Amino acid sequence: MEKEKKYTIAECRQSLTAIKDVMELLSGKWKFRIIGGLMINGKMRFMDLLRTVDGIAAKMLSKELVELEQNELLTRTVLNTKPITVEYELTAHGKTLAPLITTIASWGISHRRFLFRKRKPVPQL
Amino acid sequence: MEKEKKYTIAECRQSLTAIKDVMELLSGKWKFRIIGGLMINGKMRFMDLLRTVDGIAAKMLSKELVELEQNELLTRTVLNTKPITVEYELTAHGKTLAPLITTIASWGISHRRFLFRKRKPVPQL
DNA sequence: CAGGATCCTTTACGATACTG
DNA sequence: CAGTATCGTAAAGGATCCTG
Repeated sequence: MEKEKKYTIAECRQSLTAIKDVMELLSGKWKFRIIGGLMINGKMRFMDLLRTVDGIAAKMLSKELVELEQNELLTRTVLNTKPITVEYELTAHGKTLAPLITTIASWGISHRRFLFRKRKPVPQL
Repeated sequence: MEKEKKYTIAECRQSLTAIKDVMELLSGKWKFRIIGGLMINGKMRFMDLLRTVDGIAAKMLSKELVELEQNELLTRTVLNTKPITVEYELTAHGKTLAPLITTIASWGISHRRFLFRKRKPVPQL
């Protein structure tokens, strides 16, 4: 009874573009780590992020934060302290990434198990 | 009534590793295009892929296919034809990527709409 | 046809030093 | 503290040519 779902050319192209958008925005070594940190901890200052996302250099963190802010995934707030401090926080839109992250993580977990069962070498934790 | 979901350190680390795995496997310019093509068309020969995934060079296609095969997302079958032909097809495991792809694509679509509503410049289709 | 070899360009990322 | 500037390396990707 089930009809196989078919896709129009337009739908395919739209999806491919959307995937490309997401990849350009979120791929690289740090984006998910930054977003993940903010999801768990809420508001964080630059230094907090620098410590939490370990291994990242200030220059990279700064660059990544700008990109994320331009895409309105997070807000940047400069506080009136003696040496200034800046707080970063996910926007409501940024929080909509949660299901995406969950989906990716759970496929990744099952993929790792899959390779393990096949006795394939798997990158270290 | 709802309790907020909490995560242990171990769960976080596992998720981060899983996301890193997925990104290493699927990021780059071509992987999703290749997998998408195979999802829609089923079995495809090297040349079919070269034409479908437009813009890709033979060298890149070849390299990407090897990686995907090593991860058992697809199978490679050499046929007994005069000039040999090779067929690629998603494995059952490869097909489990479908929900992941759908999730990414739909977040991407709504993100693009979000930026558009805000009158932010958006990359061309 | 499928794909490897070679060479080249571009982008991502890292280390260190510096400034308001 | 929150960055920027400068410089350097490594990895991704592209173009072209070659072969069983």
